[in-house]
Amino acid sequence: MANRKEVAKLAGVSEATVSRVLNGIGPMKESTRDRVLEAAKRLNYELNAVASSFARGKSGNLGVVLPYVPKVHLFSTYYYSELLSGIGEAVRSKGYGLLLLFRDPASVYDYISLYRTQRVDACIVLGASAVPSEMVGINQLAEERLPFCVMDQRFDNPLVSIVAADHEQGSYEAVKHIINKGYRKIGFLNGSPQYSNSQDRLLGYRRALQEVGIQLDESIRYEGNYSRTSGTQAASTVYRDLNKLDAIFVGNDRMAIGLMQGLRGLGCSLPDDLKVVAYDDSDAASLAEPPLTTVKVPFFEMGRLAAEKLLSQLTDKDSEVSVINEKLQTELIVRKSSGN
Amino acid sequence: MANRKEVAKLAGVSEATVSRVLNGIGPMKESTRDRVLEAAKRLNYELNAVASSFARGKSGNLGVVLPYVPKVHLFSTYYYSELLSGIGEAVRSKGYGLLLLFRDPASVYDYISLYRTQRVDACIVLGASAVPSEMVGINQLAEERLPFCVMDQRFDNPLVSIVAADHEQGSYEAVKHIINKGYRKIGFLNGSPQYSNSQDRLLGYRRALQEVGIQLDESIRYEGNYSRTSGTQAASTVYRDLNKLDAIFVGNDRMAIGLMQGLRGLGCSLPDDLKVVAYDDSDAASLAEPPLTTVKVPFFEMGRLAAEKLLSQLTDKDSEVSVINEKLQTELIVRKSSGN
DNA sequence: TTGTAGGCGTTATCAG
DNA sequence: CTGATAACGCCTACAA
Repeated sequence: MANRKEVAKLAGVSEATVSRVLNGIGPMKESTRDRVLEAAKRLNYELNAVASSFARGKSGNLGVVLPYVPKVHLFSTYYYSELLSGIGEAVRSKGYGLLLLFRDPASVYDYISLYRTQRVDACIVLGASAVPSEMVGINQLAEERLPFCVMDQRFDNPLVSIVAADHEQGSYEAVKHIINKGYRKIGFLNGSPQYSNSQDRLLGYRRALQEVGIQLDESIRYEGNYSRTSGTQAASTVYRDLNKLDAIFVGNDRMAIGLMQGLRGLGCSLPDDLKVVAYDDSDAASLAEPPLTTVKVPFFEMGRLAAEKLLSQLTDKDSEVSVINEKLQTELIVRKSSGN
Repeated sequence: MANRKEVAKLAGVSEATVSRVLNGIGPMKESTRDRVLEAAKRLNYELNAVASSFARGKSGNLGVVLPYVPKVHLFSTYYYSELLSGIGEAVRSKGYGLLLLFRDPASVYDYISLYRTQRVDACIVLGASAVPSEMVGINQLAEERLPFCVMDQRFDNPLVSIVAADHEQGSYEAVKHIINKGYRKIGFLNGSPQYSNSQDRLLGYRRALQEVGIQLDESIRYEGNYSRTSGTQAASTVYRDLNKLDAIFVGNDRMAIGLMQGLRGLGCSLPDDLKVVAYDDSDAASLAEPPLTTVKVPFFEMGRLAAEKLLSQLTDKDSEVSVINEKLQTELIVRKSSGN
């Protein structure tokens, strides 16, 4: 592999000039630039990214940290897939690298080390939740004022940057939709409470009911963990409570699909016996039988926005490392599962 | 950020010793090692990955190159999700970094540049197909004898490393399954022909039919592009040919689902009017109505295997950069769509 | 078992 | 506009 010195010699300039040309820095005579570029092409020379990073003291990478659980193929979920695509879009357009990192959700992840070892210049944390081990890691990051952003998960710490969707409002609208169709007995199958968005969904659910004076009924609140299996497992309980239910709001599409499959297995006819409104508008939503009325979340946009904000902070000289706090809107997609 | 020099001073050793301790290289007195580790901890020191890479002349990254098409969120497909998860598993266990790279399928991607700029030490190419622009890129890579591997796509060039699944056999078994149920009029909705696995499916389809003496009928061969939409579009044609069909073999789950939705929209009752066997066993397969009989492909394993093989070549001193050529087996998963 | 010292390919600062 | 020349932090023979 040719290096800068050889190019300089061939072009008859100094090494510094070669660097200037290839980095497009400073004013330079057209003729010398052409000579350098030509020499570089002849020698098949390109800047060595590692050496550049080293000299600059920056890796040029945006880290994307995601929970890793053996046997659970997380990418397969719509949530991660879309977020990652959005981040990829931003990273690509800004000329950064996208480094994928896996963490064990059960232990404290040493985010700081990523920066100390200079593997990343900034990072985005996906799938974080409010369990103690994770909070420790995130808070450390915040205290150090390092450039990072958590996706769709609130933390008490005001120093924690976040890009999220407005799940309180999204849930409110979902439940309101059912109410507007004339149903009053509305259950709720929520996901794991350690996710702030689960809590937000509960708030939205409550607000919608209270607004029209429907008494909250704790006995028709169910809990799963956002997996399809957990939805299926909830089916028997929901089936038992069917006389108390006109409809049910479910925290995500996967659980809703599992629930519907379970109920159908128990002899239910959907949506006749129970109206269902889900959440995410993943690919599976329109595949489901009946197709799901669901809340569309702009995951792709969220990922892109987070990445763009972070990388801007890194690039712009003026912009300080300030806390990011964005909340995007959701949209209700009406299909058959909520009745016609 | 503390650096090696400070640690060396605090520990009262030379910088070289600090490196040795942190890299676990060579014999050393326990006491000096302890002293160094203690000093490192006190100063919050960790090896600078960029500097290490620079000194070693290697990035320590495995690149994963995938096609990038604006507005098409590729990760959302089961295929990419699983492969990436598998690769992640291997990379993680080998201590490498996983760099995600996006290429424009329409133009020649300069893989060589990835190595020249030292952004990656090896790479895995996902979603490649036999269109001229892509072949040029892949062949360049091969000529240079660079460590890389193409996923699930054959090229004529014997220097191209590949990890694939045996789609010829998978398809054979799928079609055989239908035949064994007593059906003879078996159509085939295949995906785009520029993928070698499409060709392989056709081979398997033919072999199964020929083996039992069923005449090949070109008029019941259909083509889509592996998208759900293309399956839906094929529905009208298939519907028209329904009298010529007992069953249909479909190149992937997404097309099969689109096809079934389209047929149902035209008034078909499935699987009564048409038996369907699909391919991939993606998440959607069991969600479909009726649930899909489909060929399970070990994408996760394929990704892991490719990454492990490549990284081993990089690590092991003895193993030369040799051509990888692996073919994993598929498995038929029987559900309702093929009848009972 | 440990220290010494050269080198890795840039960037960036300072002259000129 | 261009050339010299220190860093940058670590790895690795080679020497001791």
